[in-house]
Amino acid sequence: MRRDVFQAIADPTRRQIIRLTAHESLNLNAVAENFDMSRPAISKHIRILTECGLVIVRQEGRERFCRADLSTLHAVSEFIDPYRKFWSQKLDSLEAYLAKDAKRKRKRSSKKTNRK
Amino acid sequence: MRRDVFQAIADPTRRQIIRLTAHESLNLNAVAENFDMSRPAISKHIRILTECGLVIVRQEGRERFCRADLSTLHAVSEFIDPYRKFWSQKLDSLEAYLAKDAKRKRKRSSKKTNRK
DNA sequence: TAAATTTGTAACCGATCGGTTAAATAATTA
DNA sequence: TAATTATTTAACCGATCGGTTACAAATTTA
Repeated sequence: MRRDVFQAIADPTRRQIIRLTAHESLNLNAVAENFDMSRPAISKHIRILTECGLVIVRQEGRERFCRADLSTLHAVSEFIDPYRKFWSQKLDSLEAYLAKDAKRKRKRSSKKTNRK
Repeated sequence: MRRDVFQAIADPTRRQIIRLTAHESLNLNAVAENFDMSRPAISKHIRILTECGLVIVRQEGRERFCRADLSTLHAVSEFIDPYRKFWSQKLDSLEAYLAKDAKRKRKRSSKKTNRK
């Protein structure tokens, strides 16, 4: 079953799972708590997300921790980037974001960050 | 029928239609020439694209000219932009693109462009 | 070992998807 | 007016989607 990142992000539940696991690993139950649907339904969504590389699962005992692999979104970026100029206001805000981000990057370059 | 831009771009044919009509208006036949499928199939895709605002149709006699409204993609941009830093190489190339685009914009600011 | 916890799998359901062919509609051309 | 052209609509099709419930499997805890 060929999975595609565009198809994966077409579903709002899956987009929310990506947001939830973007900055921390959550097991399936923790993900499911955020939705009004059964655990098997969430399990299926996570399977689709892993099949296209948008989420990575790490097994730990009987639990499975999910974490978004956001670099996979670059395929979407490649599609929309050539058209950025068509929403220039957003473009400006992105430029501002990039500038801020570059600044932050320089600031942190000496300190070492600890992430689990 | 609630149409959503994420669902609209999930299909590769529709993404191609967006690319084709990004910089020129094409009537349905001209769009269909690019695909190995029937005109009614293309007509349905265009309908989905127009329903979520990704394509605008201008009737001219018996022909209908399609043109992408790329600003609608900002919704997708809002979803992925917070994660840009996770594919930094691409981020760098975007920065380069933005710089080049800004330069080009300045260059053209005096000449007037004619577009139909 | 027995019970509880976490998760996946199987079978099912109705709705939607992406395509088809055939026919209808509307505008243009001969 | 008749024929041609551009397109949409209708009806249909099999496949996939997004959910459910029931059950199985594996790990941890009592």
